[in-house]
Amino acid sequence: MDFKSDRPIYLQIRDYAFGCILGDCWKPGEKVPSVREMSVQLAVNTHTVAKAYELLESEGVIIPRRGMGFFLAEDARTRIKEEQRREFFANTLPEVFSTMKQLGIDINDIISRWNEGES
Amino acid sequence: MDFKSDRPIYLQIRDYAFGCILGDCWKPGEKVPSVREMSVQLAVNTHTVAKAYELLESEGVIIPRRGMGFFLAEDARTRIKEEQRREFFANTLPEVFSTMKQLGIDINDIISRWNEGES
Amino acid sequence: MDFKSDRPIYLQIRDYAFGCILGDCWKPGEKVPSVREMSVQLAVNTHTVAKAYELLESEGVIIPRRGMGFFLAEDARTRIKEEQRREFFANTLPEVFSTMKQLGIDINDIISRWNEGES
Amino acid sequence: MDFKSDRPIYLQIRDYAFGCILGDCWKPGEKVPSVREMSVQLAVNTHTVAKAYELLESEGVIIPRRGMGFFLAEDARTRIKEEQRREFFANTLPEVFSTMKQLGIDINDIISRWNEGES
DNA sequence: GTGGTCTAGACCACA
DNA sequence: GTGGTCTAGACCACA
Repeated sequence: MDFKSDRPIYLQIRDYAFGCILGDCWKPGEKVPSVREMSVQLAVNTHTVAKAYELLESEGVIIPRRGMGFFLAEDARTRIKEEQRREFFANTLPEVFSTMKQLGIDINDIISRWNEGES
Repeated sequence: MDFKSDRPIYLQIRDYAFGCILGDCWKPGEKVPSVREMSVQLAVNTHTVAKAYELLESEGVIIPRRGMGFFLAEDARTRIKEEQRREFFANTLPEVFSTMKQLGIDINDIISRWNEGES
Repeated sequence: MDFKSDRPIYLQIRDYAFGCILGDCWKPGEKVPSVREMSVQLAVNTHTVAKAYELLESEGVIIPRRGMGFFLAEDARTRIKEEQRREFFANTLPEVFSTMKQLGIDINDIISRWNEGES
Repeated sequence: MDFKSDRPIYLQIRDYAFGCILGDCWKPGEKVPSVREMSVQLAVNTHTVAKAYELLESEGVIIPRRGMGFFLAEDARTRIKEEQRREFFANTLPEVFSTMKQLGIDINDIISRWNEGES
């Protein structure tokens, strides 16, 4: 966790969870670390972890079972990728386009830079 | 101004100012609209405009003259453009490309979205 | 047992027991399944079953005999039915009707939903 | 607020807001009481109000404007009614049906009681 | 003033 | 042990 970052800690925890899921440390259908375990491990308050978990739950990535903790959804990996695509097209890209227009950067500049990276 | 956007209003005002400068509505060395004029024109609170102007002043883009208001710096256009282009190509774009690769987003998706925004 | 439901597992177990009693699978005066048998059968933790049985005991529905397990009370069926019907018609139904009127929900919506559940 | 109730306070606050909206105390498009105002008025912690407001925001009933507070959505009344219908058919009704089946209550009993209430 | 985030500490129902 | 709720108190960016 980067406490100096502008990015709220609860979103950093979500990012961390995404890494665990895509990196296959958290397996579909299995239990994920409890709120308390995570709060100790990451040295943050339980509320902050709880807030991240709430968000992940609302995204359908983890599923709560009363008194038993949270379990990773079977389709968690798919959901994450979809969620990240949504974020990219809804937030990141419009900002980039806005900057490009402001600076008069042509889409062809972008395309050629992309192709450089590909080769 | 987009009150629903995540982008703070004072930064949207700065964006707007950048547009005025790059679009040559605000001429180097000439007076720019007063804080009050802007607040009326954009329908925002005066001290939100004041905050944007403070930032622009600290960036050397506009210069205050006692009792006369703010004037556009002679080198405002160049300064803005150079700095922003540098940042865009050094930081923003690589991050965007990285995300695109991670999510398997094709450059053609980007191009078609750009063209939509143009039409 | 529905682990996704808002209804606590131990109350779902009680519901299940009520079904067994009203459905005549559990006979008055006879032994009911042990906590362990139930926990295996329903795939839940033994102390979750124990909690449900405690509640049933406090309601006078089942009776513990040292070293022998729990036995169904002679008047279990009557007691359950009377109490629950009374509560349903006195409290639950009026609340439901009140909500329906407030939201303009027609009785026919309810009937068709009921028939769906039947088929 | 009923601190003894099983219903969480933040949901009671949401109920209260629903009353204000349906009762036309809160007008569409206008500012609603700030989190702090509500917390004083209802004698609860700001967090608890904030949690209720978060929920209302996620339901599209109120809209946040940075630094200015929350404003009532134009279509708030419609949204609330829809939300309450959803809750009724998703939660309340299934529970009622479950009870009815358990107790062997016929749908015709319900219909006749409804008609009594109507006449 | 306004909401957003975070901490520390507590109590609760549930499993 | 596990999450859910609530309090008290703090600091922050934003308007």
